[in-house]
Amino acid sequence: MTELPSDNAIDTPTDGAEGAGGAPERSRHFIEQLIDEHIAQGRWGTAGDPTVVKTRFPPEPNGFLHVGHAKSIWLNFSLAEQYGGSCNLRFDDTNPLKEDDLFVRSIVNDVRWLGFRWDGCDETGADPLAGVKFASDYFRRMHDWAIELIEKGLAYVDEQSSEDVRKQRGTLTEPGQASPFRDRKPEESRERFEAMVRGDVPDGGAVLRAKIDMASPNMNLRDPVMYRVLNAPHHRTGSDWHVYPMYDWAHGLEDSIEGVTNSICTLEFEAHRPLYDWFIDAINRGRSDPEKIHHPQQTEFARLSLSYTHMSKRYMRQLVEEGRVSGWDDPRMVTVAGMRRRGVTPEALRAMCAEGGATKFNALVDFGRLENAVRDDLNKRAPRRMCVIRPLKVTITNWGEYGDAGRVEMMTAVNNPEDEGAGTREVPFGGTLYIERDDFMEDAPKKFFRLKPGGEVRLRYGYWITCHEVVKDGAGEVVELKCTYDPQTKGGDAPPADAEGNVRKVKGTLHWVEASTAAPVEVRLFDRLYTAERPGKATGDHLDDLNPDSLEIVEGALLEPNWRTTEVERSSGTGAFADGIERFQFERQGYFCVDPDSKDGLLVFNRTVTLKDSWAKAAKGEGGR
RNA sequence: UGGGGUAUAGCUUAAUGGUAAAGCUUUAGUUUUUGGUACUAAAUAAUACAAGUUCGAAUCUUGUUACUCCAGCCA
Repeated sequence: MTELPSDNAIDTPTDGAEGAGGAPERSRHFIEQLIDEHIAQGRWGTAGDPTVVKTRFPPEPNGFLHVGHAKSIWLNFSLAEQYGGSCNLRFDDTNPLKEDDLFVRSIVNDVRWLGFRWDGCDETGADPLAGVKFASDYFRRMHDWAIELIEKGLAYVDEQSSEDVRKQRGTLTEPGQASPFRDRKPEESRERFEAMVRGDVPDGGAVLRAKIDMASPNMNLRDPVMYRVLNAPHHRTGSDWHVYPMYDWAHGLEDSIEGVTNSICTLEFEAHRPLYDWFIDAINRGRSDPEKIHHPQQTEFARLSLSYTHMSKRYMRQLVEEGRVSGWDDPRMVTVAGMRRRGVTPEALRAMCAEGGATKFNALVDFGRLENAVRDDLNKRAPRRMCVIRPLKVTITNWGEYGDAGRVEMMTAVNNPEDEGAGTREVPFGGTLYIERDDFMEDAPKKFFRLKPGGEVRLRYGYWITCHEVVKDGAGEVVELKCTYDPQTKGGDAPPADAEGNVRKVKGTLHWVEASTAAPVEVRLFDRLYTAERPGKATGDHLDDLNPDSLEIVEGALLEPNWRTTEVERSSGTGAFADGIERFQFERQGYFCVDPDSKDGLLVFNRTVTLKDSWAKAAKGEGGR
């Protein structure tokens, strides 16, 4: 399984730790409490000192970022921000065989999109790599320290095959055995190591190992490999090196070099901590205090797991390679790229991360939390529009009685009820309309508030209409509704009271579009990729739990004209998305965004998430009715 | 079966020897031109188990159980 580095940090000022009055609004998670202690002790400096918290997000550039990484990113960056420190973005590029420059670009882009700025980052984004650190920048220093360890008799070159090394490692219950090369002279190891570095040793011909304890109950301490021979070019250092450091040797040193105070990582590295401590201590052995290198404090937290998804790189790759999804940025994928294309906002992602905080408990967070976070954010900021996804024709039979039968009247619609400043827009209404197929039932249950034969509903911002006739095709399918409208209900307002003072009421309000002006669009409706909370748990194969209905493409949807986000909306904050993605709430249906597949002739909208739908829930409870 | 880690309500998280709390979920209601949002209320429900220390234990100790990570020249 691939790694998942540490993660995120705090976050928005609104959920910050303390108000001016002093009382904390939220409890502090264990890493914050730990840092509080460090500050109280003056461990890395005094409060307010920028060195007091230094973190880093250390991905390997060998794949795409996903929600799990987002959590790590949030943790690291928010901690730095909260304490006035800083956070590095550093690539752990110690394995040239698996890494690629392509991934560093996408990762840099994703971190920026999430809204975080690393130490030395170019605010404008003109130089995307500004301030970005690479483990490979430190290869020379690591090499020199390795030589030191060899000379101190703390490391040796082992020239056995990897199979022999594995056999000697022992098992979980049996100690390992010493390599025949373990006690060779430092000069000899040094000579062999230099040969490895020069490229005089074939791949797999030798490794440099730390001399620790072959009998340790902690497998990581049984003389771990520090360097292996890889006669391969590196995406940054070219052919400079023929040996590359192992993660365990390199990682702690990178943190040390960068002055990282809190090396935040996931739980599985807990058993590696003694090794990282050993390496630093080994380098510092025999050095005077001022010569000693910095010793970071590693702290482990539980990675984020979301139900109905899987964070495994292997599984994701399989989905992509087998064509189960359209790519790494398929909107159903929980990659950062996928979620972005789905329409998820970085603000929602950050809010979800902050909600859970940091713990050591391996929790399974409900996928609904992500959906809630998205609804929460988009409810406040998404401009409203009307889009009929599965159209049913409605003819207003008395439209001609109150004016030209071919006329179109402009109705005023509110752009965002949560944001008065977002203003209004004009939506055309006419004698031929479309409503949602699901909003009509010929044989409706009592609690169905929408349109039924003889029933009256409000068309939002339009008029009230009453259904008088249902037109069916040869197959018995409803193809058209003949309705009348009440000209006294313009804008959707209730008609004046009658002579006795009774006001007519209507329970249902529907969205609609006018036939001659509506824009045909393609709508992609996404559902969860898997049907099981823990995909693959039951059968061992995640493909068994794939949701066959995770994508539905609807081609004949109809969107109101002039749907583009307006300047008035943007300046009020509604529809002002920093990433430039156009997002909307299609009234009564959900949040949608424009997909990059859109062309001039064909607009494509992705459904990010539905609105909560208590009717659907109730109807389902009644067995489909 | 060696070592490390974790365990509080359906889910996620608080409580740091002194009344087990909150959010989400659920249910009911109010408002509403989105069966959305907001607001109100209710509900039920938890310290994995067992001992010990203590006036008092979710918290400290010991044991047990369950889950999880570790035997790459991956990260």
